[in-house]
Amino acid sequence: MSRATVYDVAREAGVSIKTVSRVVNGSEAVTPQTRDRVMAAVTALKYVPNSNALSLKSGSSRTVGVVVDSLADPFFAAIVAVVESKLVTAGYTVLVAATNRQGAREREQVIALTRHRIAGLLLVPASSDHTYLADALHGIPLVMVDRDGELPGCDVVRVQDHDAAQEAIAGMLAAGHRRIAFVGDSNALPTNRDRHRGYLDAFAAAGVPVDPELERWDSDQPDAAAGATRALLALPDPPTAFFCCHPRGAAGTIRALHELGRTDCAMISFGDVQLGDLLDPALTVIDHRPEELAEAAVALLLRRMTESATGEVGRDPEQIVLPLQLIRRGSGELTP
Amino acid sequence: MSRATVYDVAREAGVSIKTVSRVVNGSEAVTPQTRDRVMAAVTALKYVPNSNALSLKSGSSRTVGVVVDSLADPFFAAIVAVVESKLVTAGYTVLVAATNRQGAREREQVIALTRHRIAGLLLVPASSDHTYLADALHGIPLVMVDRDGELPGCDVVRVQDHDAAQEAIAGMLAAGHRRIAFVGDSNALPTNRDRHRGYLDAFAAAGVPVDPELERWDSDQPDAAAGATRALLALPDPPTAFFCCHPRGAAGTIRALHELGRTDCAMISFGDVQLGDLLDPALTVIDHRPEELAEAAVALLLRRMTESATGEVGRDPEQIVLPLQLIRRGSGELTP
DNA sequence: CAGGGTATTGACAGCGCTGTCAAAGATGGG
DNA sequence: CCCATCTTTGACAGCGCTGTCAATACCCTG
Repeated sequence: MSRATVYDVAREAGVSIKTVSRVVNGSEAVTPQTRDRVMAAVTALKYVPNSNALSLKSGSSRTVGVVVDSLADPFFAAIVAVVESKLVTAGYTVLVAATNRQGAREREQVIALTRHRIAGLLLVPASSDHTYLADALHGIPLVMVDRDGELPGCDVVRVQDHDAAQEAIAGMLAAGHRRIAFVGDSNALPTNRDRHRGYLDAFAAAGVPVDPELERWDSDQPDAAAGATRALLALPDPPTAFFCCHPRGAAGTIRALHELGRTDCAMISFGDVQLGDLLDPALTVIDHRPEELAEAAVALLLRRMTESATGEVGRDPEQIVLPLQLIRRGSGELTP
Repeated sequence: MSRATVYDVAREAGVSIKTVSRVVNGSEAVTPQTRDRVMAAVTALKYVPNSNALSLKSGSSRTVGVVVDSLADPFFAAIVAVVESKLVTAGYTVLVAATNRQGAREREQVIALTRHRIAGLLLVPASSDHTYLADALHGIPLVMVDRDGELPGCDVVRVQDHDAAQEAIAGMLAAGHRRIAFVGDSNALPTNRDRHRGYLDAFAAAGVPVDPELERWDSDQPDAAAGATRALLALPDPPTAFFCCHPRGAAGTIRALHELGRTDCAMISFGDVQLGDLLDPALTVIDHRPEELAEAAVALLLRRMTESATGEVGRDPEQIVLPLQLIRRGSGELTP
């Protein structure tokens, strides 16, 4: 009744368990006849190797952990999808975990993953303190994705947050906007701080003063962003343009503008929004490129895992920074 | 250098490995002093139990596999997010796998998961033949999600595909539409066939003849749906309304209608589309409720896993069918 | 046909953990 | 103060698998 093991297959095929192991793993020399007998037994008994036993032996399993803010968020969902696809091809299974941006949760989730002796970890940092990782991972290869965890010696794959934001804001300033709202997510995240610095630097470069009243850091959810947008528009000297730090916030800003009938307000979202091109005006966005981010991260992680397995001495930590592109669709090009 | 084991902790605390096991698992009686000594050693050595060893012993790991069409699709992403959240709370780790709707891939992925001796499986069926599951799962609890796998004796959590579609079409017929296009996904999926039957039954109930020329089964991607929409509109006697079987197809139909400036066409999407309420006209949808679907599926799976672990005899297979709601936002209520 | 290799196969330990059972220590009634 | 009872702790096997090393079978050369 229980699942077949190497012993069952060995008995069925009239060989030793070691030979079964050899055939199943396919590497070592085995006579064709023996191989056939074993394969027949494998098929007859529906033998499927127990990866737990394998992992126990080898000390690490062919699994990779992926920790993101939220699995439902389209940006992270796109990342997870690419990661799964690439890793399955490479013979790994993917364990997922969500942090909901809670630093404490990140740690719990990572430690839960280490129980499984994952071979590698892709982490979108949620915590500001990653010193626990050295002890928790104990040498397991780690690649930080999208955000810099500010852990010395750590591989990171991220995007040009600062430059893309600066370019977007510079365009709005060039179009004549002077009061551009910054609808920010959480300033605990380095990415958002980078985007904010891009915002500030664009103003500085244009010699336009910044009004701190137009900066909000509370809009990590659509509803909050909608509220922030309404509040900003209710100011005595309201903004004529909106820069949304995150597509989730952008959805709120879009909704608020839509409800108020404000099709005159310029707007740019950091990160694409589904169907944004069909809105009126069509949404100008900075394409966040989750797929490329994920591909680069997986490639780097696979390399690190190979190095780790072969005992090869790891090269210097990599900092891959992908360039971003502004997709001008209308809303960002409106003049005041 | 290597990771600490029970032996290391036992040595450090001056007790036997069994006592370490007892303290770590917290159930059996241990003197407070002993417990403290062991806990101190656990902390000092950063001991984290090896779940592979545990699983090898017990024969099954505290992991659950989730197999969906695509991890990037918002509908499945929402499901996976809820599943992860609930299962982590229950002490499980989640393994994900995508099928991309390829039946052969489903089998491969499921078998890959069984290597890990998962404790349960949530499966969105992609294959039409699930006879392999009996052998592959070998008693592992399984809950089919969203689609009926047509496997006798299997638990299923799905939605009222037929009724919701019929209601939507009935509304359009009542509004005076006589030519309603069916922009279908793949007719290999039972859900889509159910939705199609709902479509047909609504016509039959209204005594309106169906024109097979208005039925498309090739629109599983936005581009294909956009092409199908354009082709339908180019017919001599074009449809005045569109029923999209799937939000991915709906995105294409919306795009095609938008590009042609056809704000006069009625349209209903099966499954919600992000920002659909901000389009012009706002999109009428059948809310597919991925969160409720996932919650029901996880609850059922947890119950089955408990029954399975305690050797309790499983009750009859459950067929949970969630009712759906039509969200009228304008596009579905347009008259011809 | 013997000797020395090569190709193929097998016996066995041990990865980290917990269940079983037994031993040792603590407690208390007679 | 002794023995029965309960509590706490420990020794050991074994979960399924592969690495190590040894044994056997086979082949070729001289």
